[in-house]
Amino acid sequence: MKCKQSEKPKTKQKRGLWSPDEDQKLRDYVVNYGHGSWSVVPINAGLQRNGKSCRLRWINYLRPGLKKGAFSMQEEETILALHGLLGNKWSLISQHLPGRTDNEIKNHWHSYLKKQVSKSENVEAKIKPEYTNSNTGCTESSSSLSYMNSITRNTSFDLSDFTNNLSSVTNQPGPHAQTNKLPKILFADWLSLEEFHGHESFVCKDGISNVSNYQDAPVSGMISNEVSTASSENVDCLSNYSNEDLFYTPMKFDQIFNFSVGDFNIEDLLYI
DNA sequence: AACATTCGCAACCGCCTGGGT
DNA sequence: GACCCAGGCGGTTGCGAATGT
Repeated sequence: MKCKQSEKPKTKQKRGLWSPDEDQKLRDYVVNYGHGSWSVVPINAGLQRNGKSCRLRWINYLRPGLKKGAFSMQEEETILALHGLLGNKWSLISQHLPGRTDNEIKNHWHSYLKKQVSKSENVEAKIKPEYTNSNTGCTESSSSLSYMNSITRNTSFDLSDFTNNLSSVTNQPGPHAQTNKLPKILFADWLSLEEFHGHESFVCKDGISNVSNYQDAPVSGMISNEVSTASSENVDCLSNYSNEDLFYTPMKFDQIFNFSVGDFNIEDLLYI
């Protein structure tokens, strides 16, 4: 299907809320011709908008498959956990929430989830003094770990269910299962493999030093080493962790979400 | 009822990045 | 390498609705 061609707009561009008529024009055009170059979409679709505005409207509102309505508890848990690890990487986070846009997630964070986190941190601060990472000097309340802890407190996750499942796999009780300390684990679907490529600073406990080999590693797999030296912004958020803190597991996030084991150590994961 | 404040959401702005020339 | 342009992203703003006083 061939897109119509046209020249640059000469009329003043409209701003503000989109009318149903404008939505219809944009939808019709993109469905029939695809967007191709967004800069020509408004011209060819007969809209007095700029390309960026059209793109945003399509992505955030008109695109098929968008989920409308309130966020489910599971979605909120996912956002909180991913935000704890990735920071304000809304587009990355949205990749793990089908049908949700980065803008929607960002809005929900600023209007609701951020407050939930700070509330739980206040409660935490009253219960115990802050933990300071000896390697980074960062306090726990400013790290992703605190977010993960807050998630655990705020959900209905049943620790005994998890440890029972663990036991069924291992034929032995989960280690230190009755305490409530989170291990620091990267789940397979939290960070894309691409984000690790080229970061040879990541090494495995069993000596596999090439990140690209991580899929072949045992579950105990990857222990981060010198994470703070990684150049990618996407892993900067990990710099709060020391070498001994961070583990990678190819398990899927929702398989053991909120997994909580006291006195966690790497061997504990070997048989999961 | 009137006004003020807060909330939720859509949209805009400015910056960054990557591709093309 | 420098420049331009489009796309993508995160931060911020604006505004109507909801809620509080």
